[in-house]
Amino acid sequence: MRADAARNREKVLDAARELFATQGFEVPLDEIAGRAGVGPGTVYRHFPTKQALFQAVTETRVSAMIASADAPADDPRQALFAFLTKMADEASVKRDMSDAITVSPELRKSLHKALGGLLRRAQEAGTVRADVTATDLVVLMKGMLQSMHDGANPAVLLEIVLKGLQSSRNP
Amino acid sequence: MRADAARNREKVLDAARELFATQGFEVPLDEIAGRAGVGPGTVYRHFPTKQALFQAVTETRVSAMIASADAPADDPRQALFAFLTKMADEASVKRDMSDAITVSPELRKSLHKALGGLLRRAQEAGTVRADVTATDLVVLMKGMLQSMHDGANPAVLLEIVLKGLQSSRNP
DNA sequence: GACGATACGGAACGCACGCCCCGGTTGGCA
DNA sequence: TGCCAACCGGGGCGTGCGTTCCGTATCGTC
Repeated sequence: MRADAARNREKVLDAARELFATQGFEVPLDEIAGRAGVGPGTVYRHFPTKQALFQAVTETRVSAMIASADAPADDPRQALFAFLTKMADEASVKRDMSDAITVSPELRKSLHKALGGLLRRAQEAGTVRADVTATDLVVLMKGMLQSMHDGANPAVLLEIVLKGLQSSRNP
Repeated sequence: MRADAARNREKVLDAARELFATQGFEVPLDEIAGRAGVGPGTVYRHFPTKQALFQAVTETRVSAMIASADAPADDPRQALFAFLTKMADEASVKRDMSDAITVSPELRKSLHKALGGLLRRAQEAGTVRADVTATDLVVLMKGMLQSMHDGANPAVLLEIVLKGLQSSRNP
């Protein structure tokens, strides 16, 4: 790959990281190109589609988050809650976190799987209500993460959800 | 108003009620017109904008819901929870309920006000956590209502939110 | 039954956006 | 330094949708 190509690729990624984070997936691709100081054609030379660019930007962060979910878990409920907290923290600052669930089926599946494991263990321990499914959790989080960009207090929202998830027998 | 005009107005409203309910606000206006058996121009003769049509459809239902919030409230927490349950029930069947909060500033304000009153009374009674604002609640509900159309279990979602809202001192 | 006002339908406009094409330019190797 | 392949920029295409315009049809009155 030529030197200027590599340079432009990085410029595009930088611009995309910033604009996806502040405006979410619906930011026009031309705006990303403009921010990067290149034409739209250049973006498409490096990424076949807008989705692919988005995925390249978010995949790293999501994967890192998910990897941290496999950490040692003496308290399964704490492990699940810590993960949800991490998601919320990320989403309260970067707007693309919530879009990732909607836009990229791969990322959604990864999250579903990771949450499913954490959820199952916590439910087996009896500390999280048993009638919640992984799908419920993914979807609920998506809604909550989106809500954070509408003037709500992220910390309060998270506390509400965490408390609501606890098993009735363990208040 | 001419007889055929009134008839067409009703046909448009009927079609809009059905399609907004099943597909939400993003249903193309041409589809509503087609469903009503009229041209797009006819829709615009009766409603100045797509938003106005949407509001005409949802306003009635939302107002009715809000009116029921002023019912006698011996238990403020129960009053609030009953209202939230009503919202959730409505949204689990009709997709336009959640869009109303986003699309129509008027409806959003009405809801905000109604929820604010219910919330304040419940908080004064000490049965709902004191750090939640009306805005938090509106936004949280919006997210939850939207989540109901993504494969989650509406009843479970609602229970989680209701439990999460309770004051820590009243489990 | 004729006439004017009212309403209708659907073609057309404007706009936004994802995506592609092509003439010109630039980088790296011989 | 010269040449070719790789790359760039941005104008342009196709699409979907909200909205408008206007020739035609219909209603209701005299």
